[in-house]
Amino acid sequence: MAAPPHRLTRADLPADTVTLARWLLGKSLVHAFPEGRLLGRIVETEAYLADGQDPANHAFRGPTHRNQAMFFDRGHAYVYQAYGLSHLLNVTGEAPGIGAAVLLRAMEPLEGLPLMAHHRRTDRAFDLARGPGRLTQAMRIGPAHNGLDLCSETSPLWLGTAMRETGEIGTSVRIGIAKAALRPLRFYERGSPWVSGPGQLNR
DNA sequence: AGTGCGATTGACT
DNA sequence: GTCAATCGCACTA
Repeated sequence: MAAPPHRLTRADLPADTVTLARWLLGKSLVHAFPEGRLLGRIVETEAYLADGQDPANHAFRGPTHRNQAMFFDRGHAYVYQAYGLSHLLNVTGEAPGIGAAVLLRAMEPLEGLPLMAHHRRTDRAFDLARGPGRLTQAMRIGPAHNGLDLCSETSPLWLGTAMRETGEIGTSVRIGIAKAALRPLRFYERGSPWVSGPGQLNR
């Protein structure tokens, strides 16, 4: 049933950030180690756009030291630290020099659950990767991955094909932001018990 | 050099 | 449901 995922190439990725954010739902995120691998199914994303109307985008005011990876070609990792504690993983979504990305907010854990539970210090499956900071903690993703090309053939961290069909996609406002708060740029698999966010936003 | 503020989480009532 | 921790960054001066 569950077809093993294979690596997505840059050519596979839609060249538009909103399209990418929706398209990534159901796809696999894989982190390979000598001892084995961690794998999950992406169920929730948010888009941060370079259309000049999105002040919530870290790249809104142009390149800085922190956001330089956002300006890489699509399919690169942008990792940054939020609130002094959580590391958040984004996938860049535009051509070089543009500055837009998709935040990965939640994942359905599929392989390596005992190791994820160890990283997260909890055995509760629903708490492993529900939330952007929890997702990176479970997957052992950190600042060292900032700027990594997720589409390179040798990257230990990579995006993979879907292991099963993706359900209906829901749309809502993004979570936890004050600027451009009304833009409908959050996407999730409807009915998935693995998504974060208040229930009201998950219908 | 100082300051205000988060793309969050976990603990607690 | 509420709320504080925590610190790097961007902005002001």
